[in-house]
Amino acid sequence: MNVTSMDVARVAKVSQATVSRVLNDNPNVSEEKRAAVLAAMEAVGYRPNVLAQGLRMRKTATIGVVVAGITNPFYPEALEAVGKQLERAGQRMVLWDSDRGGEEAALDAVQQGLVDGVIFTSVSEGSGTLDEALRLKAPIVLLNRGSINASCDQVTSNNFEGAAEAARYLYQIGHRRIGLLGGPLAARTARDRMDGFLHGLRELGQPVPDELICDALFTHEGGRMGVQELLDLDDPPTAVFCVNDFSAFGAVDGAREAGLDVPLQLSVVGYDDVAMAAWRSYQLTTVSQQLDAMSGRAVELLLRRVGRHEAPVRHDHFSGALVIRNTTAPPASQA
Amino acid sequence: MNVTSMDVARVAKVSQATVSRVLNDNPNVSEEKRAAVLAAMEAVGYRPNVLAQGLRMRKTATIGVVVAGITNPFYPEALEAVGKQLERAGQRMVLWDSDRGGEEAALDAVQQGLVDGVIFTSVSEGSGTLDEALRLKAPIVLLNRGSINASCDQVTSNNFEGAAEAARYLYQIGHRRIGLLGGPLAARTARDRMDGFLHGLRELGQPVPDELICDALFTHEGGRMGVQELLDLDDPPTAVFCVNDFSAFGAVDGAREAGLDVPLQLSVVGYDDVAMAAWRSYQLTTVSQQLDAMSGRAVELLLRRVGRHEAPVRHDHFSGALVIRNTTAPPASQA
DNA sequence: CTGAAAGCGCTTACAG
DNA sequence: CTGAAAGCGCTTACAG
Repeated sequence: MNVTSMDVARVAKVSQATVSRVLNDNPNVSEEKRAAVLAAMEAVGYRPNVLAQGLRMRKTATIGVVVAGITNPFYPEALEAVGKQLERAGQRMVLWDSDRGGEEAALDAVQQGLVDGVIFTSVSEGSGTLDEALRLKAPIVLLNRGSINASCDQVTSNNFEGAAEAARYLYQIGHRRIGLLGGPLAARTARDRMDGFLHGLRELGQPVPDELICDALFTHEGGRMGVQELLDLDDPPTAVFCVNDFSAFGAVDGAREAGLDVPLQLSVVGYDDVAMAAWRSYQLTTVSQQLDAMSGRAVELLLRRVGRHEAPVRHDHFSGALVIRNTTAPPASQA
Repeated sequence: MNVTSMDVARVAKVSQATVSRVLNDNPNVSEEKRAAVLAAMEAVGYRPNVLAQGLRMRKTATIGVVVAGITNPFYPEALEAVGKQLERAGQRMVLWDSDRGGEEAALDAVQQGLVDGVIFTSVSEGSGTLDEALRLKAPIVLLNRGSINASCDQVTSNNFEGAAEAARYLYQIGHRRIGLLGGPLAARTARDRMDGFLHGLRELGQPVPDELICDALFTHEGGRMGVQELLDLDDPPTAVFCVNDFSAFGAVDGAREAGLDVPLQLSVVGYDDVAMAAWRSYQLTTVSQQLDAMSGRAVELLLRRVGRHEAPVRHDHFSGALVIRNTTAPPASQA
């Protein structure tokens, strides 16, 4: 903030332009001058002012990321994956949480030139501001949270198919009364998983009655309350599919609180395959997502768009895989 | 990035300076002009360029935060707490992970004027770069990770005392052979908790033999490996204190994998009181930190320092509290 | 190869 | 109250 390229120029006895040239690896600098500049930089402890560079170059080498509730264990993993890619690409990351107005803030930031682009891992469907930013050609990609309306790059799991597979699996091991713990309908991810699950069961001639469908809000507490509601039914389900792992942990915990054994008295399946899912105390059956590959793609698409805005819109799907662990078993009646 | 204050000036038929004045709520603007400018801004969809403002004002309203392994459930909670405070103060947050060179990067960023200050929730003791940044008056505060050497604002829990209390509690309910699952010695937090624990037991005439001390690396996997090592001893401990919750979950899981009942055959206590600690499947006995208060203080200290660099250095301590749940019980021999 | 100069988009004394 | 102008720290044509 203190020593500028001008100072360096002074001690190196060259023009400020030359300092800038060596900074930018411009070949048009003689070896002597380059050496002198490098030495001077070292001597005075020069750090280029990133703001000034950004103002001049119209880019900042920083990318915004918005998550929805960082306390959901899915997000730290997503941030780690995205962060790794961003770091590799020499980009910084600024973080927003949509639980605290992050969506708007991020959109503002791209338009203010503070970040070169943003990755949304959460979008409220039909937000006018997103559409507007897109119209203004702001580089934006949606990761793990698609949107039908928005015409921008999107990378998602095949949530519908993954959930359908989970449905088939539960049916196949003998369950006939299966509950669904859904997520916020504003989230396309939640809707796709719910739809896929419902579809899978319907195809097997096993439609899910309304009483077996609860909203678990994507959270542990939601999952916990959700199962308890289901368990209070006159004819409770023998298995429950949760729209994400976070709420599935809640469902397992809720069932255990009610004194049930998981999976012997209730099977639970989640979605995401977060690291915790493999922990001994849960060993959750779930659907895994290719988070690293997805994050890599998202960063790649975004950076491409930061370069040339006119690239055609892409929508990439990655497949998921059912990971069978120990929260699922045939229903007690069959055991 | 496109429409500038010049454009606004043009349509409002005023000078660019006047546009800037209304932007900055300068009282010296007539009501008519102000209205005209506001209308023009609206009409052209103006967003001030934050980079230019930052360059001029020498501040950016963004704060850097560095965490050590965002996958540790403590960090999302810390980020949420810090983020809430930052948001309230109108500051943005850029995030770095020290697992991927974030410490250096953040230090660079303050000096490049990219962020106004940085909150470290992780510092490698004796990093020369930190000292250098401090000498250059960079606004820096250490949150939850003190350092004896660094002369900068620090806000920490009273880790030594909290750990000593955990030790006393285990002794008091009857344990005499107690293991310690430590963390990286480079982290002052880990050292203080280890020291406090060891001290507490020593005072009770119950020094901990070396064979009962393992490093659990602050991670789930570390905790899991750590207990297994302890459990393989000829005379295994009946209780174990873990230096953070993340590794304590691992310890519980490791014990369960070994077929032990927690707490009947092994008591486990953690540190942090992360949300998960209260979940049914763990119900971990642990030491809570006043994370919200600590985060608030850290932000406050940092912002104060961003304003006037010469404020005297402060080092604030917050007390912790033992939270007794269900991973602790008297040893089997006494039950 | 190198320097003087313009300009990125703002803010803020400085004169009216 | 208001405008013209300087300057924040860079990059990059433009002339040599």
